[in-house]
Amino acid sequence: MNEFSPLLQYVNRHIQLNEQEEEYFCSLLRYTRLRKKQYLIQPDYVCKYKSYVVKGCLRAFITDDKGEDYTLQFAVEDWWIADFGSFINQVPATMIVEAIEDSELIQIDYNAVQLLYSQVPKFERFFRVITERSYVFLQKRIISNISMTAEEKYRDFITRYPNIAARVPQYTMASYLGITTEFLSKIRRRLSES
Amino acid sequence: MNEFSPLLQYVNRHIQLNEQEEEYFCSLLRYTRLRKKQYLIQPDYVCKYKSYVVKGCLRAFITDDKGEDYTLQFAVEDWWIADFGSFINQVPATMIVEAIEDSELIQIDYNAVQLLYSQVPKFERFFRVITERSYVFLQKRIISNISMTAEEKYRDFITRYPNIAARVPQYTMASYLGITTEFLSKIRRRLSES
DNA sequence: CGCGACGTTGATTTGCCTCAACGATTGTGG
DNA sequence: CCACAATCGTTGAGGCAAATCAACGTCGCG
Repeated sequence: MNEFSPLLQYVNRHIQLNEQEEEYFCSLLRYTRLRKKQYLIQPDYVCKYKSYVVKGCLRAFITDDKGEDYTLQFAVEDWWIADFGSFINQVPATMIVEAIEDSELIQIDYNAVQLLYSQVPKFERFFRVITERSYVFLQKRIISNISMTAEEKYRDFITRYPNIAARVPQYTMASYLGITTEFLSKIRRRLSES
Repeated sequence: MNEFSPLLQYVNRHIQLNEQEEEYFCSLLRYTRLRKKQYLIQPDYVCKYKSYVVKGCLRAFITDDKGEDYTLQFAVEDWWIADFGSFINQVPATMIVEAIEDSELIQIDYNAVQLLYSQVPKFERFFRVITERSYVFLQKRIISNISMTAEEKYRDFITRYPNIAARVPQYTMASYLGITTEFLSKIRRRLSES
């Protein structure tokens, strides 16, 4: 029982680790705290860590030349977050990952993950399975992006992720859905009036 | 040297197989031909196979109640295609996968993949790496979905995938970009006039 | 207390869709 | 091998969903 136990439980839902493997795994982890509005990842820095959220809420987004931002992902308890493109190729990040609330994370760095793969190959399976799910998740998001109206996307989001919808600022939700905050506000009024 | 060698080469770019492993792998594969317009996957049937494209061109799409279709993916030589959500959970498919050209595929079924994971764990790594890349690919697509105008998405698509753009019917490209075929046609005119 | 971040509201504009009609191209059966 | 139908792409008129712009309320925090 230690500070890494939330992640150990999560891992054990997918693969079985013996005590020795658990210890080894834990030796590769680190615990990080982040205050609201702090950045976990910034553009041009290589994303060194995959982070598992123990507590709190974060978002990954990019900004364009006009200063608009587009959020790619929210992460709350029991989710992973990273600039995945930057992480897997160890190239400079393009995303910002920012804490929406004070948050606590368990992190594993790139080299540790490679070590883990060679020392405890079960982790190949673990991350394969997780990534496969995330892939399917993104496919669904693409479908809603191209097939739904703004109102439908919003309704879909709040019914699918009520806990996230309740915790994040409205403008981040708008930037996740790909609409303006003004329009989201109008949608919300329309829905509350009916 | 056999009909599976294109896939073996592809696999060998990621992991090293000895002769015995190659043989075992090949014993799990099958070669399939598909004529233009034929379906590889249909809704309500479980997607049994992952298919590697040796030759040809296919698309995965869904249709909504209004008969609109939304294409999720194109696949040409050296790509994989499946209804991934259906495949990994072995639940009924929601997608249609259709041959755009006469095509040749190398397929591996779900049970074979599970066997492969247990007999040759290197394949865990292989599919992990591939899936990670696909994930990053989808993330980029989401960004263009929510950040670009139709014209920008179109230009982006034809510069990134000129070979695909040249091979697929316009209406499939429109349904990939999330716009109507009429509007795509107008964009094309606009671009050719300037 | 006052400023900045966040959300709301209304007026106006625009990107894209809808609908309808019409070429062009393909392919298929007689 | 032609004829005709189906499939695919184009064009234009009109309409709507969502963006833009601008102004204002409100809340939380330094």
